[in-house]
Amino acid sequence: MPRTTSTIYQVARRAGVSIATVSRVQAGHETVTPATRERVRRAIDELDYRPSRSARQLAGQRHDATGVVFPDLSGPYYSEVILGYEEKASVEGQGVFILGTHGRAQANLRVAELADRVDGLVVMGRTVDDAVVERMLGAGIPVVMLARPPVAAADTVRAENDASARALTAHLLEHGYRRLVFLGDPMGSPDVSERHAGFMAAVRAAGIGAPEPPVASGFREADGYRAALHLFDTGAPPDALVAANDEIAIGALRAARARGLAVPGDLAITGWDDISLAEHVRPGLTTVRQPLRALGATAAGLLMERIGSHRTEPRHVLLPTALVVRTSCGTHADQEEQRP
Amino acid sequence: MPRTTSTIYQVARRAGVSIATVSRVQAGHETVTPATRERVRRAIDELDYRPSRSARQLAGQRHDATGVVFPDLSGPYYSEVILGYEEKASVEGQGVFILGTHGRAQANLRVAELADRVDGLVVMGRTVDDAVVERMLGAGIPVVMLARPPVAAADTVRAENDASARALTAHLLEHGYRRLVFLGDPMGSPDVSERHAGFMAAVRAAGIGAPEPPVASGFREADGYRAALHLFDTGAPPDALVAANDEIAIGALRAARARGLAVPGDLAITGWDDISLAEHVRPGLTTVRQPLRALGATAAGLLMERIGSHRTEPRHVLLPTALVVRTSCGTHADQEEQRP
DNA sequence: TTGTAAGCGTTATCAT
DNA sequence: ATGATAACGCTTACAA
Repeated sequence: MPRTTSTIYQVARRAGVSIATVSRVQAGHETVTPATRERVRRAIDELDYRPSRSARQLAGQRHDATGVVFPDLSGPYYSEVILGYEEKASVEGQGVFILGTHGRAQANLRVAELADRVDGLVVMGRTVDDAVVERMLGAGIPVVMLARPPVAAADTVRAENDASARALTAHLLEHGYRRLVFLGDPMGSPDVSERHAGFMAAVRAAGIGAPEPPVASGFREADGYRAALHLFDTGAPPDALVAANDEIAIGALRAARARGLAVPGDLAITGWDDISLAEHVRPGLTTVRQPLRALGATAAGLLMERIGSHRTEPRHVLLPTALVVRTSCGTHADQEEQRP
Repeated sequence: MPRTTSTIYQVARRAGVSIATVSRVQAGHETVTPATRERVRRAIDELDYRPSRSARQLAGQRHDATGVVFPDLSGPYYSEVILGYEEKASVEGQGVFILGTHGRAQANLRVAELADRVDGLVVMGRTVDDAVVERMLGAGIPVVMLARPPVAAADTVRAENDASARALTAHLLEHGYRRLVFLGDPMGSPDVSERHAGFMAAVRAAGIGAPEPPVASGFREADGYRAALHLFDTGAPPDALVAANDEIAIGALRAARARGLAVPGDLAITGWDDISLAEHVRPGLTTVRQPLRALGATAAGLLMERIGSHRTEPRHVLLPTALVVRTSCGTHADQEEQRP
């Protein structure tokens, strides 16, 4: 198949200059006479010339592209973060690769391959092993970790978890709830681990005896439903459930309904993330809002700044979250929405 | 900054062969003696050699990457489709670029740039002008259109709209609703246009007089809310609303509540897409389910098959949708979920 | 200010 | 079966 786009040689010939001059014009160098610049520009236009990306990459040792690695795209969390990332990166002329690991064993390999075609990478959550991240950093590829504790010299971007979890838990305690149980797997993700830690700290600070152990749950509604049901059917019933995310909380809401428990009368339930469902569900779900797009955009900013500046000391950014109080956590007036 | 990865030259030297042989081994050619193959393999391992993507692209005239162009990632629709695409493409070793146009004027330019770094492109909905698509096809870049009518020789993947819209509308008519109004902008997207056409056909077929004109609405809940409110407050009230998507329908649901209209008693409301909210909202929203991931995966399959085979005649795939009947459309038993 | 030429790291076509 | 070597299309010293 013949190449259909024109090359720098054709432009040079047409403009009566060398390819170096074309390259300079095209790169916006100041050292070109206005007259020749004009001739070259015209030739470029006439031939509809756009430099070959591959050649430029090979010669210039850079890709003008970055990548985002995520576990899975379902649910609003990842897609919003990625959207925030894409919007920022793509405005700056960077291509954006996406790679889902889907919990596959090949994930590490795939990420390493991706690293070969980008100038930098954002790694979300627990998608790849620390060793892989370290190897990439060692190879000179900037890495920003999103929602994951610092690894080596990588930058990190996270949303505040600990303080919000404490505030949320304190709020429940103020309402008189006493047997609080955390629903979610603290080992499953750094975020959940921090939320659980904040929860524990608040319960301990209340001096109401030892906190209950957490009840593990996957991240999906069905997981929360099962976990809550199991909790209701065994041992002493809790009077408040702090779920690791909104899906789990909504599953728990359904489980409570299935067991005839009134929320928030018999049982308070809270979530995390403030997905759109949280507002629509009855009763409205008290939760914590994360700045999803800002997480992505911040990661993009950090990455590009690092690529551009050859900065070497890692930076760590913590974005604020907001408690969203609705009705599932106690006897509030039924507020349709919280306006801070 | 020194290059940290090894090159084909270093491997060749170490294995005591020429770079051509390394290239052959690496490409799996059969013409290499097992003995030398083994030596080369070892050298590759020892040096942790991975061929430079840029060099390979430049020499081989291909990118091993494709791109998806979408208008915006918010809402479950696009992210699910893209996830389906990514999953399929990435398993086949193809890199996946994403590009959101966000309704910007620069969209056409951005897409053209993206076209320079991929072997093929998926274009969703009305993100770029037909002329741009035609130019890309002319330049030999395969394009698959998703949820958009055929353009030139591009492949297309779509979900069934017309028949489902007819079935949905017929269902409402059977329940005795007579003043049906379509909520959404048929000019706004090909999908909506088809849904509206199906709606009109069904109403006409019922022989109950001329159909009402559609009431335009954006795609978001707030848009649906406003549009429905306006409809309620002016002219003769409708007794059934067929919304172009679930968000609009849910907005209409809220508007009905705001005006004291009972759903489905005074007013039936239906949506489209079966987003997770549709099931949770009260009353449960009757809607049409699209195979979102399958749309993405099908587009990926078509694109890669076309890239691999140099196929030239366009293919058009229509994926089936499913009517999901809940309670918002009439006096059904309140089914928690539909299991076909 | 502009041109020459040496890379960049592959693939692929010849020879041998 | 293997080795030279010419593309591939650009960037960037270095010269002029």
